[in-house]
Amino acid sequence: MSVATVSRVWNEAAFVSPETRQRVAAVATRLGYSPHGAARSLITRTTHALGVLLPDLYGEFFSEIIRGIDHTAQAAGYHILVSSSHDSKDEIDAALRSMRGRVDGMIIMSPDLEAQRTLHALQGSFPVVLLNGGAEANAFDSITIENHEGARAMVRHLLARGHKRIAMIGGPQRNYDAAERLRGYRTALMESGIAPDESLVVQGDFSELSGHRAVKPLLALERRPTAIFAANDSMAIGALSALHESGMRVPEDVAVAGFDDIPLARYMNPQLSTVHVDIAKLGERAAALLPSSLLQGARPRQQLQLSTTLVIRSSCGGLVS
Amino acid sequence: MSVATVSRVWNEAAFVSPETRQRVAAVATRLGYSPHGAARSLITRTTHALGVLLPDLYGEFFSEIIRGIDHTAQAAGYHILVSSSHDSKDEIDAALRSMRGRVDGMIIMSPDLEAQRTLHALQGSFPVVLLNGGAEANAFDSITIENHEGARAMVRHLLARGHKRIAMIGGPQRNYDAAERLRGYRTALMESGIAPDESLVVQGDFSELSGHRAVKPLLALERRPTAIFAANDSMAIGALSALHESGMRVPEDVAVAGFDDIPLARYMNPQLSTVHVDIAKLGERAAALLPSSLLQGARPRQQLQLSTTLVIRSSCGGLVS
DNA sequence: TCGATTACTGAAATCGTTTACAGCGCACTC
DNA sequence: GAGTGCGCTGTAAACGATTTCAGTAATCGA
Repeated sequence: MSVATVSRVWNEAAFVSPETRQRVAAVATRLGYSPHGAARSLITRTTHALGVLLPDLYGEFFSEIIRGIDHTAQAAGYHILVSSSHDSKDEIDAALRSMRGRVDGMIIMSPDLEAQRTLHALQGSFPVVLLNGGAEANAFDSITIENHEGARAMVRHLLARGHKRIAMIGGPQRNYDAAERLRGYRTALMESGIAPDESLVVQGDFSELSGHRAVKPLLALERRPTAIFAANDSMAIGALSALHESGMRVPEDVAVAGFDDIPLARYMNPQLSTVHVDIAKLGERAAALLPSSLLQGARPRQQLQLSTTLVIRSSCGGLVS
Repeated sequence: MSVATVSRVWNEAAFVSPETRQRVAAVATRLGYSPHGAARSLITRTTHALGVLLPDLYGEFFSEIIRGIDHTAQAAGYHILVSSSHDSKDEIDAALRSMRGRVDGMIIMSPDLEAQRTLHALQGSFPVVLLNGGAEANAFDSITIENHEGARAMVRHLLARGHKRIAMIGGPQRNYDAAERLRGYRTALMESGIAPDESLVVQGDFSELSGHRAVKPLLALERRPTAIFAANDSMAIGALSALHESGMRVPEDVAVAGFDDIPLARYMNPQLSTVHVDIAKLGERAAALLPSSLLQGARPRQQLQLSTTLVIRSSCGGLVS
């Protein structure tokens, strides 16, 4: 029998007599045959794969993102092709090129503000969803976290608890999310009429280690902060461990809060107060945008914002009474 | 100019005059051209992608595995195609089929002992590396963790600290790693002449929640355990938080130990004692095996064992004095 | 000046599918 | 009994690259 018939059997399409169907299926299992993905992609012009470009893979944040993406992608019959550690323009370029013809669309998380300019060239050539994009976000489908609002809310909560000197451990320079969270912190302070004190802002890089390191200079200050707000949970966790090592009690001596609400935040001791972000959903939404844009073709660009909620646990002293 | 020339330019091969090379490059950038992955794969019979099949994506363990795989894969010029939540035989079958012609080889982690039989059929048809495989491991290249030795060492340490009633929170049923760790626990007890007490063994499923839940029945026992050994860190963390909630002090009232040494173990309070596994290296090694087997063709199968080391922190009371 | 060599470029086959189109037998209708 | 339609199957042209082979122009040696 001919290849055409086999193809028809495999796609369960058109008119194939039950008996040929049988025969083909039998032979296929006997030979362990399964169709060749690349060949199919070539002619059908669809790969059933989604490209995912991430700056890094370390930590629960990215793990959750991938899990979210994979979850909806898999449900829609897509696989995901992962590529990480792309900060610079050239790396992103290379990754994008190497993915052409291998994926139907891409989810790109490139919080580095510099690197975003690269993306500009992409416009329209390819279905793209931007995760946490900055300036370029509105040139594509995009999803961003309510960074500013979330940070503002958390700092307001700390203020409401009576804290006057609130330190911030910021994220990497040139990182969009980090910048927005810092802005939220400043907004809240300004709104309550507190003069900004730049010695209270220490720069980190979103890693636990950097959170750990940030504590020492803060404790060395003449007028110590009574609360520390970290731009993400990993750094908050690092800070917690550093505070513990220096014999400070949390929240009695220093209150601590983070951002993201990674799964482990609630298992810390004391449990970590944080700004909850449904990280997995961030990934899910992103993955959901792609197939829809593939099917519907040109449609208005969607800009989604993922809302945040305050999760007050014991590390900042609990709810305001 | 012809497609052949363009191809030659792109692959930097053969004799192309510098000026044509120039012209082609210029036009390529002007048109934003980049070669079509599927088409290349079809003729070159190589995809520069590695398939990764995981049972789940939740938690730092898998995150680290992926990170390790991606790290060496990327260095070798490979991307990774991820597919998760494959427990049953049929799911694994489907995933394998859908990856044919899309990847050059696969890394499969299928700790479920049942599902392993599916893999048997794969033999030789495809470069495969098994992660934490059980019975089928020696039919493929494989890497396993020294589960038995690691668990045994940790339990011996607890015994050396004077603990007589050591509880174990086990992993999922039918899971290879979990079974081996439980076996190591039993070996250590037997070696020190302690009669096994099955009421001290609670089953979990590797999740934090299950670790949390496992604590209650243990505390309800007439003769409470003085130490709890969890089959992985996530469950140990869950247990820590449950113990804290019930007002138990760690390590004074109950010592706690885990397995895996996920990055956050040392940031817990108290810091979690655990059996260190270089999880990322597990992934790296796996990824390193594949390209080598692709290049060298038939070579003797390799069975690697990843060694473990004891990391004693404060959650079990520190080093034996 | 002519053949041989060299350096480059183009034509065409190939990879393994999908799919439009054509062909073929058979039943049905008038 | 011829024409029509239907149900099924095979032929062949794509898809977009790589690669072999052949062809052409320039250079060189004799």
